[in-house]
Amino acid sequence: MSDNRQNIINATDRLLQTHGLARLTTREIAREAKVAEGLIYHHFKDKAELIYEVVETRVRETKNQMLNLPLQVGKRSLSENLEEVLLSVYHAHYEITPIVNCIFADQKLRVRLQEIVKERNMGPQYAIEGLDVYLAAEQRLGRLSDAVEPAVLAKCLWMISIQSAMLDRWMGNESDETRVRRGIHDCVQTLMTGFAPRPKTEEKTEVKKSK
Amino acid sequence: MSDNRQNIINATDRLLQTHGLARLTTREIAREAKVAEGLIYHHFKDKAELIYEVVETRVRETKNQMLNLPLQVGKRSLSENLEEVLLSVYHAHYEITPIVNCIFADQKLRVRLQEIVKERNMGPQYAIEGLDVYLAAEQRLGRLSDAVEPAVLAKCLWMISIQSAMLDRWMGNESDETRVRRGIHDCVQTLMTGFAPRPKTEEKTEVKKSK
Amino acid sequence: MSDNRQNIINATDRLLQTHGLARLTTREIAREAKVAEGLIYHHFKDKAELIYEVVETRVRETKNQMLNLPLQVGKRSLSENLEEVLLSVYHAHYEITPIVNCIFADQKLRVRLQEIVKERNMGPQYAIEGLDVYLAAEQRLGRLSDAVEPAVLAKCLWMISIQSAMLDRWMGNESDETRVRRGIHDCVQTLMTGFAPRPKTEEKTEVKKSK
Amino acid sequence: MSDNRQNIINATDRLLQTHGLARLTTREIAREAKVAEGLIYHHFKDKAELIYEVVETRVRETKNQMLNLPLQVGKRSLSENLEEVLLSVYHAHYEITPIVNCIFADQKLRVRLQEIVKERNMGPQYAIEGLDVYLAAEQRLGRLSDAVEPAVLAKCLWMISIQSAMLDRWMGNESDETRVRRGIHDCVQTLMTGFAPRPKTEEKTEVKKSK
DNA sequence: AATGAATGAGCTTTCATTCAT
DNA sequence: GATGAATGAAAGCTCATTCAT
Repeated sequence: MSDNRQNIINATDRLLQTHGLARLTTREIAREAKVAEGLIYHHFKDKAELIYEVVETRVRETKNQMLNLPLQVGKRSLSENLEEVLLSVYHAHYEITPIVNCIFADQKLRVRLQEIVKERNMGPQYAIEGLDVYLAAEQRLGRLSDAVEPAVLAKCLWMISIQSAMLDRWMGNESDETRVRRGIHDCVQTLMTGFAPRPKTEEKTEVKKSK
Repeated sequence: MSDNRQNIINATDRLLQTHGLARLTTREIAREAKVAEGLIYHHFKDKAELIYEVVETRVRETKNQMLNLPLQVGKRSLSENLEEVLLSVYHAHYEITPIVNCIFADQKLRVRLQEIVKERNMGPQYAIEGLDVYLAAEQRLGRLSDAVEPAVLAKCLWMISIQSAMLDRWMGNESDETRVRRGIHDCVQTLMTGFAPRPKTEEKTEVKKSK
Repeated sequence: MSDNRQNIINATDRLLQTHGLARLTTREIAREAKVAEGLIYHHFKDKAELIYEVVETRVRETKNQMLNLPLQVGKRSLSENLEEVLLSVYHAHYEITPIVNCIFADQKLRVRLQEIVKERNMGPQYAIEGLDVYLAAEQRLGRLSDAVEPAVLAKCLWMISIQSAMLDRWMGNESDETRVRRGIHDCVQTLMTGFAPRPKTEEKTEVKKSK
Repeated sequence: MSDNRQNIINATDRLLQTHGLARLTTREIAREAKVAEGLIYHHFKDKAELIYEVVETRVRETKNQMLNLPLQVGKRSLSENLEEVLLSVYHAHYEITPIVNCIFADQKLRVRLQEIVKERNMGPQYAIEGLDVYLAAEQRLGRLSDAVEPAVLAKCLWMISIQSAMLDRWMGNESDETRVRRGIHDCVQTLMTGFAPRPKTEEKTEVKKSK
């Protein structure tokens, strides 16, 4: 009666989070899911397909989160929105990071999954695009400086969020809500103002836009 | 003659870069180093120790690279210096990324290396610190806005660089010099100016500094 | 409706012909027969029993074919008749050869089937006997040399036919009608005359009959 | 010190003879050879390569036997020589038959081995050719009827020998020396004389040579 | 009668590690 | 120091068989 297919996916996800790919054996998965080892191969062609399914599930959730970003346009302040959005990105990647790292460590698995990702058109761009669209909208509303390229800014912010998540994972830091929120807040505030030297006098700061 | 030890370390490094941890077998290492499989166990207690040695070597090199960053203070323009520094960070981590990913994929290996990294104070902070010191110096010279916290800015820039490197690795992009340089240039220019809405009139933009 | 039993037997036969015993899984059989895997175990005690059923069916058919061989006695020339008969033997065994090989590959299966074959008197003798009876009849009609032992000749001819079939299977040759027919024709003609040195003079060739 | 490579080959040969391919597991091979299972993969790339080696060894022996056939030309009587030769063929194939059958039962293994056999040019023709050459030589000496085609006769005799061996294997008959020798003797004597009807009177037997 | 999810033993293969030389 | 044959534990995967529905 219990949906063992989902059961196995969840068990695999849990094990990837806690023990990494190196210790992810079919035997362990079966034990964690409380099913027979052979059942895995009833539901999935091989271990790689199972792992893909886990990633796909995770990514789908994250993707949906990202696609909802533009809905917030114009509400609240720009930095409030941004911080919320980046926090979302952070959390999504805090979850997904161990799996991504694991896949990257196995050349063979990586190549195979890259193919699947390519054919299903599911790269990491989705997140950046979501941000990009949101920022462009805010720019049209005059809530974002006309001087910035939304695409470049989106990429910077996204990278900071995802790297924060990876760093916390790497350092073994718990994903403490207030600490993370403050970190993101600091980044946003700092970048918002820019770091070009503030003129002591009236003269305007001169910045050439890159081609 | 007996630089077979270094021989093995180099071979392992090469294999980690190209094939990842998953296919890193002692047999493969021995073949790559052109020595007998058993010799590995004369020079290293076990495979983990060998891998640690490889990582340690790499990280030490990268660390030294990072510590020399502040030497450029005051010369040329701020953004020229920053772009050069960030390019260094990018390249260093482009090299080290596959190894870092591999370590992260194996919980057991990761825990062991984390301890070593912690006790020898070899975390990623060193790089940020290098940047931090450099930025603070520039700030004292008045070439960097007083409004920013050097530490926060350093972290942001570092994260962007390292994440770019990882992304290129993940996407299978070659580390093309001009493309990378342009990417970093765009980021620096964008962040330098900030993205707070530009006042159409004279009034100053008001930004509260985070506590 | 419920000729699913025969359905499964036929599917198994087809798979044995094309893929051999090694890849003959119950899952494959079920797919080929378009029934559920479990249904096999409603109709047969186990896989061995199913295989036995397939072999039994095949062998019975072949046996019946062979028993009708002597019907041709006296009509047409001896060699014409023989060639026709041997062609029949060839075709029958071309079909049955893969299955026979498969059985022979599994000692356990072989022993079990040997017993059944023995008790039902279904060995390969029947075919030889059919030939034997036919040859004896021809001998009585004076169309076959008195010097030969029909049983020995029957065995020789039968062996040549069956071995030709096995060889064609082994070599991956299609059972091309004209090629096969010519091969058998050549054999018959050659053996018919014998290979004892032809006396240049009148004296008779002296051949001692074996005890 | 003991040559474990040959050890494993011999063990595999023994198991193929007694239990067939179906029960030929690496575990069993290791136990029979009294070595660890992993050692098999130190000496052979996979199980198929091991099996090929077994066959190759067997075939090499048989091949050498066959190539020595023509040395007997002219010595003793034709039928004595032939019987000896065919006995040799019989014994060689009595040994090799179980393995050949086993290979034939596994489509995948068969295809792979056929490729190897083809590229090394080691088909079963060698045996027929050996016989063919021998018979042609005897024909030139006038010890074999001019009326026969050596190639056809060679094939017939070879097929009878090999099929006798397979039949004895199939029937579970021990390879009893005197019984086998008598069987071959009977065949040779029978075929030597031919089975064309013997003329009661003086008239010559008329046999058309096949085109 | 019919299904197909579920089982678990056992298969081939990999690989870190040991050890006699 | 150096070799590579040998080990054995465990990996991914297959498959005949069972069983609730």
